[in-house]
Amino acid sequence: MTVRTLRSPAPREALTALEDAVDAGALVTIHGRCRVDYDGRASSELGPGDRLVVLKPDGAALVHTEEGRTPVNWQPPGSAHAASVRDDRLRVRSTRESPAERLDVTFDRVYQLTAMDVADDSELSLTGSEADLREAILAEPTLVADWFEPTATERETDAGPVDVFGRDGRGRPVVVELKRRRVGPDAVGQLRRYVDAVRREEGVAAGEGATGQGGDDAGADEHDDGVPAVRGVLVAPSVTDRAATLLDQHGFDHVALAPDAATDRRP
Amino acid sequence: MTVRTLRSPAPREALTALEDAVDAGALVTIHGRCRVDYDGRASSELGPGDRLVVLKPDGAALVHTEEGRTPVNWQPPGSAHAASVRDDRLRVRSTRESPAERLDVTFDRVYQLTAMDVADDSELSLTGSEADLREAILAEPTLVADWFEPTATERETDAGPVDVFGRDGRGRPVVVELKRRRVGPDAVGQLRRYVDAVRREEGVAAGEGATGQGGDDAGADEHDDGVPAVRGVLVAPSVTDRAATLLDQHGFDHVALAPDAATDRRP
DNA sequence: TGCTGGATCTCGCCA
DNA sequence: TGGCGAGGTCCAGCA
Repeated sequence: MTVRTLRSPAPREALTALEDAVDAGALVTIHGRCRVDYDGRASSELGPGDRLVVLKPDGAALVHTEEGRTPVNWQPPGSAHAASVRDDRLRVRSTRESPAERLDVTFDRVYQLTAMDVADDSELSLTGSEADLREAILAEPTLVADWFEPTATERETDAGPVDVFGRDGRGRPVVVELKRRRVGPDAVGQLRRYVDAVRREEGVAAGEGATGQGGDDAGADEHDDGVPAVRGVLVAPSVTDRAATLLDQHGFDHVALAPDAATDRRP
Repeated sequence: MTVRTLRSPAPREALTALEDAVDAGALVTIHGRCRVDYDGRASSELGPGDRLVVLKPDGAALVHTEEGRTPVNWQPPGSAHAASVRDDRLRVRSTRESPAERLDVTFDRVYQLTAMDVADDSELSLTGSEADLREAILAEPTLVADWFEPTATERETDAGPVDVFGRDGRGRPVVVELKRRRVGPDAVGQLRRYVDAVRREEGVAAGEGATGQGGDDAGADEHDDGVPAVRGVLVAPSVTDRAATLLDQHGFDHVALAPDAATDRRP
């Protein structure tokens, strides 16, 4: 492991070190006073200030201020870093194509330039994701309902892939949408698209069986037990009021379940 | 401006410097070999490797590997940083409540510890956002259609706020959803929720006037000119095939318009 | 504080 | 390469 550091380098000195470090595939961090100019999917300008600039060997570039988790400016991985000296100032330019984007960082002063040769073989292991929730449900389908029988994951429909697809005790199709956290209206919209698609597949005309209660379409092609021909289930720890209203309007069920609780309750 | 740097400090030396820097409200960056343990909304573990750790005075903490724009682990602003020495290793712990989250970074080695006192008065100015698209349309409504007359922005409905609301030449309500970039099915779902809400307000039962062409609900309460009683317009540079199909199913219009082009075409 | 939706979202997966 | 949806998304604005 090597860390090379320059303190208050002159622009040309910084330039040489930076170019060497980038060529060597090092992780470069620059503490300095700079301006930032970005043009690409959008355009932005940022006046002078003290910031931390990070250049990664995979092409990512980050400009961090003293605030926020998100960089104030950046360039995604795959970009190309280049440096130059203009008007006695170090300028770092990061560019990419498709989409065409350019990030210019011009330093009034470089306080410190550090290059680290990185060795990192470890990979992140994470639990509590939607995938964990899905595995728990496949291992124990009664977590969704005692009548639920899953038949497929990522089942394709015209509207996209359904998280978990299955049948209820009477053989009706069941569309299950999973969310690892509390959900809002967007998740219900997603479930709705999938249920609509399956209804079309099954030859159920959307809305044709409306029970007439003020725009309620919950009864679309209901069977004699008042349950829609295609059932929609949203599995999430909780839902917002607006999401609950939408679920009700469309006759969908909500099953309150969080990834960690689901994993704990597996047999 | 002050940048203080320690090269290969002993754990206790690093601890003192780190605590002083955090107390002083400095931006701290640590180059080192570390392990990371996270528990909160999810849980994760990361084995040893060389990384860049950033501690911000607003409470944000970032752990960056040599890859990616996104930190491999982090803590959002508002967290509290604390440091200690365990088993002759420097450990940085960042915690927050609501939600309860904890991030532990344990250093096998600290290559370099830097503290920068940051002065930054500049704010980012950005153009090309959805807000810019909205302003351009309000200044020149014919960008949407020659019959469009906007009456409100962020107009509240049961389903949430409509980006731009207005009327067509015949006085029919028009719901306009804006997107700064190419959109998929989710944007159509969003537009659909708003249009449904306005139809309920206007006393139009959803789907009651279905023309019966295979699940098509585009004709919901059509007027004699074949246009729905409440119009939906999606303004975006372009749409995916699936989104186009959904727009067609619901009888919504797509107006191809990008923020920069819209701003350029303003009078 | 919680809800809602935007974002230069990023990122991974898959056709 | 583009479409699609997840994400410990983050973040601002507003009730």
